[in-house]
Amino acid sequence: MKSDLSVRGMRDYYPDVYSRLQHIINAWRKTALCYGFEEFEGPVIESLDLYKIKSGDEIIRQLYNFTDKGGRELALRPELTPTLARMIAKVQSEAPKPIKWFSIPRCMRYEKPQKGRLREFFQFNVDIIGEEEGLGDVEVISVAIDSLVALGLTERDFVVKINNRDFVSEYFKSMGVSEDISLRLYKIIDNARKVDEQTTRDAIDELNFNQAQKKALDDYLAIKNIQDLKSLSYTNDGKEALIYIFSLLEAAGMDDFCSLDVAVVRGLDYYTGTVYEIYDRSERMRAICGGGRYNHLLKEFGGIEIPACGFGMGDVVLGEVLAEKGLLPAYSRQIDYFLVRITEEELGTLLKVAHSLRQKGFIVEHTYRPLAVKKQMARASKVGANKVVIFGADELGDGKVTEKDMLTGKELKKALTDYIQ
RNA sequence: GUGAGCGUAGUUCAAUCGGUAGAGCGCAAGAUUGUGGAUCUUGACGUUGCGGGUUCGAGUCCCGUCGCUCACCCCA
Repeated sequence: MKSDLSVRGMRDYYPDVYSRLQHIINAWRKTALCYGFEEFEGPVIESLDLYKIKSGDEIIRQLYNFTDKGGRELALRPELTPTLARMIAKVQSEAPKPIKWFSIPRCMRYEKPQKGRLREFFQFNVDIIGEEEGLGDVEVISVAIDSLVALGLTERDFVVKINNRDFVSEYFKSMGVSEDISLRLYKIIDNARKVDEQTTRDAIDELNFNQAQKKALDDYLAIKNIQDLKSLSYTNDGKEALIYIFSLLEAAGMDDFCSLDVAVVRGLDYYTGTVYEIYDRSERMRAICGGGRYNHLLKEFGGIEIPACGFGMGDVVLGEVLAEKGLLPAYSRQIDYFLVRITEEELGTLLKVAHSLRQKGFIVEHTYRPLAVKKQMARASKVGANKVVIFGADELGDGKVTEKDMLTGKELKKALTDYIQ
């Protein structure tokens, strides 16, 4: 192998790979648009400070940053939310609420590449700004669901696991658990799906809960569905919100895709209400999508408190899920007409027909060099041409050409004027 | 950032106890000259990721390095 100048973790989208990416992106865009979301885009490069606001200095280890020729500290965007927040801050006072925006940014993260995680990826972002918890959250979740359905997935393939941050934090607080211990508990609960039961049990034991706290935790973990939640004697605003959200999901016909999962707790640092993650039912992969409500986040960027919710869905895990289920379309070129000439005498006529057909919107190709007819036919076959039109002196003398259907192999004579009008 | 496995033609892979590299696919040319997908024939392409060491001799063993993959950390 010769020297490879490609950059680590960056992706080369060869035509077949790119067509599969486009397949995913098209489904995302189409779905968001039909819910009335407006598409926007931001810069690929942002100031490094923008990312420090939310995450502090340690974020630098996980993103691409550099100093430009003017001495500015910059970063390649690792996500879109800070950009969205920055842009919203400038227009939020005059923009009619709610603001419904979506974007499909190309993002970069300085991480060690592994399954489901690359340094470069596309992420479908859908957000509603200026609307309190309720139907907006359900609509955003519906966009996520419908975009997956548009790609051929069904309720048997994936599940939206929903929880509520307020419900969890208030519940733990009522157990008499400190904020500190709560954070450790979140991690343990989140990790539970990856490790065996005993490991989880041991980790919980280390927290030294008293009998009442253990009971409360067991009760919490025993909540497996919305019915369990409803019958729970304990209540708080988060619980009521969850019940309300599920009633709306049912009304919208989305409930088959959704389930309450009290183990969905990670990424809770800035979420304030409804939170969710979408998983392949096999659960053998990372989350396909994650999102929720973040009512205080925009204040950190723009200084004004404004409620918001949204999700991010990457192309990497989703692409793996679709590939595993055979839902990515096989790649093939689509050529409507491949024009073949017997000799260079017919080249002029061929070019005129080519142009005319292209004006009508057909995809037309021909060889550049005057190859043997056999070679031209082989080429037509290889590029997947539906029809071949042969330009030869014999037929052209009568103002005709031969059109061959490459699937059936049948040929028929057609008038030149059928192509040029 | 930590750990494990793997790096052989464009690609997928093979090469016994260390004995100086091979196949399929693909690509190119051809099988009497206005017709493709099949078959057949022929051909091109490798300093075995890179550097060093052990050895008479290394694709094979050892060290380093880079890269890929997977897991951990992290996941905005």
